[in-house]
Amino acid sequence: MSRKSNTEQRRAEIVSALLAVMADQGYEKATIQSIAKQAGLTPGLIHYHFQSKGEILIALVHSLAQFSRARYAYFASEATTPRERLNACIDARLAKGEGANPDAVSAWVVIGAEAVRQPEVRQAYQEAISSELAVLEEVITECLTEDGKRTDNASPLAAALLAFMEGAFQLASAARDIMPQGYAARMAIEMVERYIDAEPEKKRRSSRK
Amino acid sequence: MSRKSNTEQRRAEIVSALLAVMADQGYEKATIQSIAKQAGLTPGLIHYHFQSKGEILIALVHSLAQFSRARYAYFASEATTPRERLNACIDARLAKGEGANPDAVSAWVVIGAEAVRQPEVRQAYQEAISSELAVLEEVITECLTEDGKRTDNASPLAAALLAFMEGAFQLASAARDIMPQGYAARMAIEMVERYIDAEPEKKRRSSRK
Amino acid sequence: MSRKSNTEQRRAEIVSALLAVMADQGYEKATIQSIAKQAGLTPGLIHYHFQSKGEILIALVHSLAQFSRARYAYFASEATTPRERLNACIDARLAKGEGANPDAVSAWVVIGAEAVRQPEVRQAYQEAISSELAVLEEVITECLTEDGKRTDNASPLAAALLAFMEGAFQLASAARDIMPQGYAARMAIEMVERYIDAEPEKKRRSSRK
Amino acid sequence: MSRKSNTEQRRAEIVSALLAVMADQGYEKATIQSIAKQAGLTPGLIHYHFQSKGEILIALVHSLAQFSRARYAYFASEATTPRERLNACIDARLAKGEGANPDAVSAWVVIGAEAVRQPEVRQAYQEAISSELAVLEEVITECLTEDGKRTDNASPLAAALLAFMEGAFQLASAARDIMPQGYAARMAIEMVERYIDAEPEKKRRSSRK
DNA sequence: AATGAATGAGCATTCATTCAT
DNA sequence: AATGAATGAATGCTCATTCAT
Repeated sequence: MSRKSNTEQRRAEIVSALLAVMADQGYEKATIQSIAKQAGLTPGLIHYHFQSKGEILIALVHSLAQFSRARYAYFASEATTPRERLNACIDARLAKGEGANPDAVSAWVVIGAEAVRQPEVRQAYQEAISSELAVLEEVITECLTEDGKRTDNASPLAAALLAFMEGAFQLASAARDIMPQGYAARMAIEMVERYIDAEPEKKRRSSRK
Repeated sequence: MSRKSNTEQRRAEIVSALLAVMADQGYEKATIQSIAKQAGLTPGLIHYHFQSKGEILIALVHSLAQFSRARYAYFASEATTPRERLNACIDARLAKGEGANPDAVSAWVVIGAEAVRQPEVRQAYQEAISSELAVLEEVITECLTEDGKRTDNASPLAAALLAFMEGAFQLASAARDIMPQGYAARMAIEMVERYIDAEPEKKRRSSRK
Repeated sequence: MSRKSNTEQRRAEIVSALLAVMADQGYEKATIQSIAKQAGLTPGLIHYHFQSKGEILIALVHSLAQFSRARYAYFASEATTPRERLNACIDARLAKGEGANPDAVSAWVVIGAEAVRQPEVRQAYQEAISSELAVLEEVITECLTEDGKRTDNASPLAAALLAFMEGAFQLASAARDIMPQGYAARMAIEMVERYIDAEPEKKRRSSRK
Repeated sequence: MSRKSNTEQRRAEIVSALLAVMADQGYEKATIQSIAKQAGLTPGLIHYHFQSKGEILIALVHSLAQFSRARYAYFASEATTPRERLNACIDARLAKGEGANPDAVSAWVVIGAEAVRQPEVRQAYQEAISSELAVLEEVITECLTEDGKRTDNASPLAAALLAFMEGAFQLASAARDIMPQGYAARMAIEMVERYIDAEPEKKRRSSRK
């Protein structure tokens, strides 16, 4: 019956505050002060729950990766065919105005840039990317297999689809106004489908005549 | 009498130094000190040639955009068919290890993140993106026309190709190790070609008679 | 739990330190470093309690204006006649070596010069001047009324007396050595008195009958 | 027939430029750059003609003192009586909107504040003040003598008049809007005249009867 | 005489982090 | 758990002055 620690909730609040602040200020300009203000906390308390600012950022990367997986799971929950799961993959990330949560998208773009220079961020970022790649490759492989196609290109195709989505996030955050409306989800689906359609048939094991 | 101005050269040196420093430190960590050191100049001199750090960044955005156009022009100089020009477009950006100049690619990723929050950077970034989009759309339209296809989707296809390339830059900078080798240029070409191949024929104005 | 705020005291200390430093260094040379040193604080702490150096200056203007009012109130506390109050007005500002606190006088002169170019300082300065003018005009009007004189010139006379005092501050700060000893308070009193004495009688409402 | 040195003219131009810039920027903000720009010269040339920025300021003090004397001489040129000369003294400084040249007045106020802390400026300032005092004392003595008054108070009266004028400059520069219109010249004259009128008669050397 | 690039010291300000309460 | 004052290093930027041309 001891008083419950509220550490987990506080940490979540702080991570969420970083997301919000970072989305329109970037990482360096997201000061502990501004994060604290956003979270309705005091600067000292931030460092009570996190050792450093960098640690909050790492937590945010994991949080966003987790969120992305959850969102896919939700979208895929009613999918029964490989194609439906592929659609779920893409819609989970790109549907509804190129990403349902603009703040999360912008923050992800900022994280991508931080990953360029901060090894620890890069590692967390790469874990997230790996996870996404694995999901995409699996779904794409299923689609290819279902159509009786070769699966040699599943991996590069997954990579290409992921690159497309990352780029769409970037452009949605920094150049939304000049991009065609709603191109992202539609083109992602169509490009992958047409790519798969044009793939050669899988070689039969028994080529007897 | 009057001394010859070396401002243009100095500015180019400084912009180049920012590119180098920013590629592995990000924008905020690219201090005037570090830029000066990289360029072999003194901090005071940086501000003699540029009013602010932000102004150097804007100059870098323009410089990279200019460089991209020049690189495409070079690649396209021997292209005679629409398909060759499309290849030139993609190779100019993605060939040879996902972009010939890793520093420029990383810097571009960082610029993309800065464009999220700095209006002036965003404007310069959008100008560059617009220019790229225009080139891609033109080349894609040529390809479609040559094949007798409808051109309705030229714009979203250009947008999709650009998103792909931006995302490939991002992943090349922050997750090179976990991406399939050489997927980018090859997949870009193939996806666009297969998309075009699957496009419906252009409606004939007068089909019978 | 929560710590007690010492902000008000710290702010007062900082303002007081600015007064001291500014009195012999001017405003621009009163660096945050020197203010901090004078106050026995660190530069960072200065900016914890004040947003900017300019904000300290504004606080100082208000502080000096407040001090002037308090000093007059103290001098006037024993005054019962209009003349005594007039004397209190003048002595509060000019008695004892042209102002009891040389630092405050010098700082006020420096503030006057800053008010020429800094709009925010000018506003605070003008508020202080307005307040002084109002007090002087009221006291002078009382003196005139008591003597049965016209009060038309109360306002310009108050302005003249204030100009005299401001000028006396200036000269006491920058040319004390070459000014006659103790001229200021004595001459201020005498000039105002002789001016009032020479004013025409108030017009009687109904003079005859 | 050697080429004439244009040093004197250049120096005058530079001093004049400092006056203009200082009038609305103060002394510290009047950078060599801004002075050069105002004068249509280059920064390097400023230091060819003056050893330091401080030297320009000293030259300006002398220039303004000289100007004041010249202006008085001009106003007094047609004065034949002591009273007319007194009027000339006052009008030369305060007539026409409290000083004919607002820039010069503001610059003088700024100089007064600099004199508080810079010994060299203080010396030049005190020379100018001494000179003014001497002129005023002489004219006032003449007026007193003409009226057969004692001249004991000529010195403090001159000091008081000077203080008034300095204060009027200060208030004209920083608080013009809240001061009564045209009070300065009129009140200066009236106060001095009434003061003189109320002075006691000079003691007769031969008091015989 | 004149130019304008170059220097270097100094400034206000920011901010992650620490710590007494 | 929580507060908010305090620190100190770092940053962008300014500017008088110097100097090669």
